[in-house]
Amino acid sequence: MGRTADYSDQSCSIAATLEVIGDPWTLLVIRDAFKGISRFEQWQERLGVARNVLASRLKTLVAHGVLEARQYSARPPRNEYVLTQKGKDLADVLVTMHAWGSKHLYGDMEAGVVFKHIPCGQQLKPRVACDCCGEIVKRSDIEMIVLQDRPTVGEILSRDEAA
Amino acid sequence: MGRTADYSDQSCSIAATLEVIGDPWTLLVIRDAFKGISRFEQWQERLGVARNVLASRLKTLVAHGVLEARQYSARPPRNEYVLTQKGKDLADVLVTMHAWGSKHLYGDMEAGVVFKHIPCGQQLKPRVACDCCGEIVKRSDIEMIVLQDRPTVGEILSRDEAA
DNA sequence: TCGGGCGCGTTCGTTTTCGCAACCCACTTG
DNA sequence: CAAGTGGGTTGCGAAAACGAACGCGCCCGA
Repeated sequence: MGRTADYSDQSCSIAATLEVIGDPWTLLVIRDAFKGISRFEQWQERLGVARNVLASRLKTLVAHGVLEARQYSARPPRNEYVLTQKGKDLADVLVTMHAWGSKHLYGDMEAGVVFKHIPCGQQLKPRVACDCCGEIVKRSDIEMIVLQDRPTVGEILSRDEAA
Repeated sequence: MGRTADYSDQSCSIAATLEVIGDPWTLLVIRDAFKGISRFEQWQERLGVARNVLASRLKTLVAHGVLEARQYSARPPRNEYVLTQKGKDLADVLVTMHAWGSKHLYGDMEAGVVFKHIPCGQQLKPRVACDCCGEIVKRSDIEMIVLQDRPTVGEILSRDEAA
């Protein structure tokens, strides 16, 4: 393609998030990171993704601070990649996406990967709750508000490219 | 390739979900659908996406039952596209992605789009709760389990292409 | 009645990026 | 010292995305 597709003239944290994790394969890389995968070769084998693409994805995830490259061998230089706090916070996104696919695509059948909620021992069916009042959020309780003159995705993301 | 990238040999509802909403622009189309956008021209203008790409995205979203095409003029045939139940259920995904971007990219600054939780009147900070026991889910409470011999993404999605 | 404009796409030629396979480099092991 | 391994980089088509132009049916004003 080209996927020159950048959303950088918008001002929306959904669009910004997509700039970071919206590339093909990226979210699956992160999913496997949650499973404990941390080395190039493991991702490559499990996903079957092209090596150059994988290298590029890991690089941008590190640049955005989702993964941290940790050198475990000095010479030859060998990295492993582990989730940062920022990366671990993507769990919510994975969980809700999993729930949607599970319900609407797999028809509540169990797919090859499931989440378990350890405290209650059941398979996790996530519901979104409001942190402020603690209530479960129904869809009709949500209003989307559009504000004017907020910083664009481009402005936001150019900062951590400076690093 | 051009993104022949298909995850169809995997068995994972996250991968399956990505097959449906993982294309560039698709999630932003859905975001705008939540804002009330329902016509081709409106999406095109707001997103600046190429018209053929937009047409293709709308078509596959309809094919997957996320949007419903509703003809509002017989001649010339004119469609509008509205979210189905399946589509509306993606709200959770949008909300969690929004929260992540808001926290980690915008640094809790307000971006151009925010969600409001109507019952309590506050800006929505979503937390994931377990439907079974009602508790807020902490990251350490989640275990990812890999099962064997489950239907692949390809098998699952080929069904509603038959429609 | 003629022209222009709108709404909704489709077509066409051009870029980008992906997938694949091959290659490379620095060790390690036999 | 040859073969192997982990972690990438390089080069070549092919498939998608891009953008601009075109089509088409209708409506409106002159």
